[in-house]
Amino acid sequence: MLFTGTHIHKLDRKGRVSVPKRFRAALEPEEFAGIYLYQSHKESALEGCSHSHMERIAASLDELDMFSDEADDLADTILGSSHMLPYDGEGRIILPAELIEFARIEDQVAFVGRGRTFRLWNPDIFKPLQEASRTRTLNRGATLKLKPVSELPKGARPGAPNEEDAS
Amino acid sequence: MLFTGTHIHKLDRKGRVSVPKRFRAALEPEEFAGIYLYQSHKESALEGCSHSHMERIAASLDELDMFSDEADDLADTILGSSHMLPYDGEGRIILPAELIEFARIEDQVAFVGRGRTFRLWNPDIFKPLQEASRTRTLNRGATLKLKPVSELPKGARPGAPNEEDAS
DNA sequence: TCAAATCCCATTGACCCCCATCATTTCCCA
DNA sequence: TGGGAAATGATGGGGGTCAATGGGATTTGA
Repeated sequence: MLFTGTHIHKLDRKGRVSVPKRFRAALEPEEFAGIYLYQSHKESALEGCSHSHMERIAASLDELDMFSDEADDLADTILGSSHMLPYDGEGRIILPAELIEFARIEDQVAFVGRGRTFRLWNPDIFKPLQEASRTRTLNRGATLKLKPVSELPKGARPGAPNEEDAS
Repeated sequence: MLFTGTHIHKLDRKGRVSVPKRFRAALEPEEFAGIYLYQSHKESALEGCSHSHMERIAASLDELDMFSDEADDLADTILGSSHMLPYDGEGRIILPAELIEFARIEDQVAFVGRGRTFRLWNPDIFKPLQEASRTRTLNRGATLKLKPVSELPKGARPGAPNEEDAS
């Protein structure tokens, strides 16, 4: 269950777009056949996730003091503004006009994997940003400290056939 | 069982409003075909929930000292002022005049999902507040610490590990 | 007996199902 | 290893269905 790679698909004139097969496969065992989308806080993009991830967010909010301002704000921003989008028979979703407008999407949509979640962009906006973050990363010489295998959840360990980044 | 998204429906001149299909579906397995509403203690909104959630509130009140002022107040505000509203044949409820007035609802009602519960608003009042929530969340750099999957309630977990990926 | 709540039916427009086509990729076999 | 065939994913579009809404008729309860 990992979203990887960038996939560009077409938004048709009915407002539909195919969810990449790879992403659908990653979501396969979900009870709800579809995805959730909500507006990104920082970017002109849409955040996407699975039903169980949304359940996780809700459960985590339950942990915060039920009456705290912070929980309120997060509930309004994430749960209140999210869209539950079921697939049609061909694995497409309908992008609500509100989200199309927010992400300034025109006739193409880029699905960008981010591990447990993914993002939707107007490809023309995403591309330069991606280049920029790439060079920043290189200049910084950033390194990622990997978690020991022993701390990984079962099923995510090497040995079992692992998907490869479709870069 | 998750309430998500914002759904704006019309209040007709008989005081009826359709409960969003998605919300009704989330409540499906409930014994009582309808919803509970009570006045929010912080906002000019109505809090909504299922029968079983109301049971949960009652149970939580039991835990508080039975004669404490706090328990008294909560019992009055929540249990005492809650309305049990059954659906009509088309999945609508009748919004009691008292609640319409409290939430300053006019001809439209926004159903806003908050995970285990939801809220009803006058859309014109809610919208700017939601915007404010967004910017606060952004400025605060709020991050939500996600609960480990292992602590999630049953049925909220991601599907069994995927042995094969459509390579 | 009147008012309010519930039932019932009609309308409409958005959404979803279905199928047809096109473009790739994969597979198979020479 | 190359070429062709088959499978699969992406795209386009028509039309039926159902959720949301409006309003009349009937029942209920004070």
